[in-house]
Amino acid sequence: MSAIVEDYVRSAEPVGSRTLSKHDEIHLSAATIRNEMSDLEEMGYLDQPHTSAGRIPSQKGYRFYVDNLMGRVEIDNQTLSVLREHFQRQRGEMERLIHETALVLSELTQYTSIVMGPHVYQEKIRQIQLIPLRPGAAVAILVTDTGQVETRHVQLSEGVSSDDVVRMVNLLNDKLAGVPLYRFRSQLSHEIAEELARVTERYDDAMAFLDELARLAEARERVFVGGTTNILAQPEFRNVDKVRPLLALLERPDRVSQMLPAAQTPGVQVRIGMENGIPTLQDCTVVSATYTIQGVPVGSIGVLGPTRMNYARVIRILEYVSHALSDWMTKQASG
Amino acid sequence: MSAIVEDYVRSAEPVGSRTLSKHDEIHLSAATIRNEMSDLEEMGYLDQPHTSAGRIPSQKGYRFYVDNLMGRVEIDNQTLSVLREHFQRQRGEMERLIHETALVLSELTQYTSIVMGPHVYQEKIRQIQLIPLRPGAAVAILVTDTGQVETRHVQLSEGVSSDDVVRMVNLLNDKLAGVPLYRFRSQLSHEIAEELARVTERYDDAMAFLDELARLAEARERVFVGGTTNILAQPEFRNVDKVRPLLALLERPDRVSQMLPAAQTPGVQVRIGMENGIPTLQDCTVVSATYTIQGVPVGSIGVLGPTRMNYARVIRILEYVSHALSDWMTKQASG
DNA sequence: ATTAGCACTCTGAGCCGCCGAGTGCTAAGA
DNA sequence: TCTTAGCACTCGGCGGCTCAGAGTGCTAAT
Repeated sequence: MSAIVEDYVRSAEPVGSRTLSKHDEIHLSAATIRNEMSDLEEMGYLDQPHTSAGRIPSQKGYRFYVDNLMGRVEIDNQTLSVLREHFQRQRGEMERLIHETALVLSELTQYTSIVMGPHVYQEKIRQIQLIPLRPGAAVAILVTDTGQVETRHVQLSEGVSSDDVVRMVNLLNDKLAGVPLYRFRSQLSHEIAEELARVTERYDDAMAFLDELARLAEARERVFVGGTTNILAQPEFRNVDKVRPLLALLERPDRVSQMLPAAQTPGVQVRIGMENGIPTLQDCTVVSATYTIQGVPVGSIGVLGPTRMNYARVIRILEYVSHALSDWMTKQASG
Repeated sequence: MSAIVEDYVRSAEPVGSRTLSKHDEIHLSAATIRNEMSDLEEMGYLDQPHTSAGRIPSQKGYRFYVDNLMGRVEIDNQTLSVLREHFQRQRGEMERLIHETALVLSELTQYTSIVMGPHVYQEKIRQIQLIPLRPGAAVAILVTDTGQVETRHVQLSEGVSSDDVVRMVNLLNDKLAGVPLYRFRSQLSHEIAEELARVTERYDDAMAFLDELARLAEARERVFVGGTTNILAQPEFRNVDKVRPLLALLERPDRVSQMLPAAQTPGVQVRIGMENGIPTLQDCTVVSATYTIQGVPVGSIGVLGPTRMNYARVIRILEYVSHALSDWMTKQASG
């Protein structure tokens, strides 16, 4: 029975009893298999597109396969060398690594890849800059200790003197350097606000500015999607009406970020069909993993493909990538 | 005759003589029209999918229509109000404006929009920052007078003292503030290099750093694509095999930037089919325009649709958007 | 120059019937 | 009790067929 399900997943097309009985590993006759299949269908592991067609695994079937049957595979050498080369080539910018990792991932799996983060909550403030553009407008820049840069335009009221600005920024840097971003807000209101009032008489302006800065610290999630067009190669999406909603979804970063589970859960996650909680993804599976910096999860990577996907391989590759990413970033963060 | 071509473009499906003769504006019989059409086909303005089908305009036909027949339309009120609202809502960040403009454009036209730039060559340096991360690594930040921020990680050799860095950055800011980015490189080599040598004994390091900075100034073209999935709604792209190469093209920013003509040419450009010089776009038209800051062209916007597109409307909208963008940015730049 | 008429062409939709893969059931064998 | 062979049945897909409709080109008349 386990062999049967596994074979379904491998061949990935409606499979009939006869075809199956010809397989090497199976020494049962077609009739026996028919009985088994009939049982499995009754239990909900298989679906039948129509009476005289073979069976295909149901969502429940895939789930059972992933949880109980699927063996562990090794990454083939070619894939491995691509991955190694990718991570060795990178240096310096996280943003770029993230982006290119998405591309490599989609290339290797021939599915669509999604990469999120790293979100910066855990990172520490290295420096805050406020660069005046013209009266009343300035650019606020925040640099974290791993070299992420966040930018935001801020409005200042016109009367603020440049001395005030310098004092304010100096104070902020004194007080906030080394503070992790997730503490930014609380740190602000408790200690700094009062001192600020002492430094500048324009208290309201200062607070408005701090508010902007805080929003900067809660920077948007970065989302990259790679290999969108790969799904078009999948037979289940040869129909334009089927793919369109899916592609439309992938165009919207806010929706894409919902596809990956919260970055807390460790290990590789597999969400099959409806498990994703997004109707459009009912025929898709999202395999995802998180990556960490010094053990703290900061982002996730995922692969989006049809429910009929090569689970073992994708899962293995994601394990690899999430480890490699974590290593790389941890090394980066600790110099 | 002109009426005939115009009608083709409007109805946008293989058109037969009978259908055409029923149109209000045309008081000729089907037979007459057949003769005319036969002539037009001979001259290359029309194509015939097969003998007993109607005709469709050829690339040459569209070209003739755009150049000679097409009248000027006004933007309908609803569209106009969407556009007005869009440009009024925006404030502050160019990057964001550009991005959202792409979305609005694709929404309004129901085609795919492409927005490039603004490239920063014309902008002037407001400030340069070098923020050390750890020994040997730092983040270089360059802010222009319009508030664009460019970031780049740079390697420094470990022995550089922070004093050296401060001196160097100060010198650079003294010398380079107000210099337009396109003069960055020349300015560097002539005046500054020597002085730098006086300020720090680590001449080589300084030069390496400057090199990185210069690359920063030649920042990548920013490209946004909006409404990719809109093309899937077009009947000519209902076939997955037809769209795939197109979508694949749109996934690659380097290729997308080739789709828009160099930012020099003023006014609205129309490139029909093969005129794009990209085989994949042979059934597509790209309508594009540039936008300017204080009269200097700095980027372009475009709409990508099937050759059978609503030329008059798209052209008119692009005119509007390019003006509105230019105004917005010019206002932004001059405070 | 325009038009009506006519014979001709081609596509696409609908229908038919067949083939093959697959099924369920039953009865016999291990 | 599990397995297997045999058999009748079902159903989707494919090729072939016909037919209607839209469109054409040509000719002769206005």
